[in-house]
Amino acid sequence: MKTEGRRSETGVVTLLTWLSKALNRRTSEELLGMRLKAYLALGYVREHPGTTQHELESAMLMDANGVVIILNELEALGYSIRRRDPNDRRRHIVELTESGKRALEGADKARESIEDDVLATLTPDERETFRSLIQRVLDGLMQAVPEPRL
Amino acid sequence: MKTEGRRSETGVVTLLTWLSKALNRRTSEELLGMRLKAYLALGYVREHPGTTQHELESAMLMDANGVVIILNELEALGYSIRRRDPNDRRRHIVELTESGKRALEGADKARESIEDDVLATLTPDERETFRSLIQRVLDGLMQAVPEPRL
DNA sequence: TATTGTTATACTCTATAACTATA
DNA sequence: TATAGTTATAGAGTATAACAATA
Repeated sequence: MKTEGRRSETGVVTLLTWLSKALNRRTSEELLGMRLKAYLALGYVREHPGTTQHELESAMLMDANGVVIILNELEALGYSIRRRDPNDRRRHIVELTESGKRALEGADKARESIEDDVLATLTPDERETFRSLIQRVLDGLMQAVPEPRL
Repeated sequence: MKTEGRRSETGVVTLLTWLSKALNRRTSEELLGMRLKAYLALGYVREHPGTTQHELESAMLMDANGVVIILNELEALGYSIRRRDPNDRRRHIVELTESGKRALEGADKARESIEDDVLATLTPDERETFRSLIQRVLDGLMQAVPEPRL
């Protein structure tokens, strides 16, 4: 990627695109024990108990179809279950199984190890700064326009 | 995406994956005047004159096939040309056309405008910090293992 | 024989629309 | 009629391997 020799101002969009691609290459399915998407979805469900599929759609920036595919996959693995919302029987509430919680914790460890590797050039302080900056950018984006073009 | 209500330590891998996805949604083809991939490739060629396709492969984290597809696209638009390397006639050297340079400059402006929008929540100082942190992480990654798993 | 680039092919992902059930 | 979820299908994107030209 040879970014060191770059003239001066490679855009943040460009840099982030590359970084994300490099991250995806390292975050392999073997390490996580599941696909990255499944890990992200499972993590979201853990932080937001009682989530519906509709909420997952907007939260994960996926379409309804994609959510179904991921949940089918997670259920096949025994990591999550869908049950009907008694208050509105059109809705499905997504919940983690015990097995799913354990798998998620294992994947968390793998992710932390990947991050230690990826962020090796940063000091602990810089890592925290980096994390909080990304978080703030994300919060700003989500607050501004939840669904840019859909 | 609702990251504000999150427990505490959503991983950097997770945050970056979301951010990249949100960025892709905003960086539309109409705004850039070309696809994001084409823009990235064109930008790389500008910063690295005399690049071969093989170099583009590793630089852009693409396979040989993908490079061919992008270059076909760029040539069809009249933005770049391939010519044989006289020193090693197996190689193709990629160069920008005048039209390609102009298109790239236009895309740069669009990208800057997107970035202003995306990084709106950060102060100018924070933006520069953010940029340099990403840059350092990338440099570290590329230096450590140019091709993680290929 | 190894390397560079191309082509062909298959696989995955994403997006769209049609369908079912509930409201 | 509108919404939540599912299914089916088509298009784009990505990866694999076979191939041609050159070293």
